Amino acid sequence: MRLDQAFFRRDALDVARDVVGALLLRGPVTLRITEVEAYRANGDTANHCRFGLTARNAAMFGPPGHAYIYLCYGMHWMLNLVTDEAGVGAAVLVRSAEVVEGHDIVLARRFASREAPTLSAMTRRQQDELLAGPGKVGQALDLGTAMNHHPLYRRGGLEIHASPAPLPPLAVGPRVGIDYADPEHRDAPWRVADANSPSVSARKTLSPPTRLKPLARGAG
DNA sequence: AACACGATGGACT
DNA sequence: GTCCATCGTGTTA
Repeated sequence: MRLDQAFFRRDALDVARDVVGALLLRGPVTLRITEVEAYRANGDTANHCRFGLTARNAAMFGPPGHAYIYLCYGMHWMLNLVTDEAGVGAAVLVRSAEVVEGHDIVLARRFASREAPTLSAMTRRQQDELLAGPGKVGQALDLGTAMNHHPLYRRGGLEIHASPAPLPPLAVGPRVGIDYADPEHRDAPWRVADANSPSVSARKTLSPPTRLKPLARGAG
């Protein structure tokens, strides 16, 4: 079942907590999201929108439920899920995932221009780390500028579907690679991961499974 | 027109 | 742990 636009028309942190376990689909590839980060409105000094609207971050100021995709370090394409109302610059960065469908294509993309192993030839650790990191997720989904602004809640192209399983226990921690932010935002636990997934980046700075905060999820 | 800098990942000591 | 590839973007001139 596709997530609808209303799902994304909320604070980025709430969306982040609810989107772990959701599925990303593009063609033959299906991924399960295992780790995300919230880049929030109201003065988050790590947010790409902290200096206002620019050509790069325009998608973040657009309608919720669309993709914001940008190039990082000149070579890695990052997928974000736009949140909040249009006009508010906020989004959730997809940092890690597990392959559900399309292992062979994902392996070919991940090992393009390198020696491509088969899944069974990889160690457990290599399998766990296959899509542990935002650049790896972008590679697996063959992201580029073509998918920037793409609506994820409609059929076609890149889609996002609700988790088919009960939502997992979560671990939280500070966001990665934002040392430039003010300490208040640099240290905020706005990174959220499936506490039971082996496919998570920078595990050392994640908490144990947390029961804090009754999250916005039914009668949980 | 020139420049500094990444919401990273892979190779290597 | 260290090093660095690589390029669009935002800033400055």
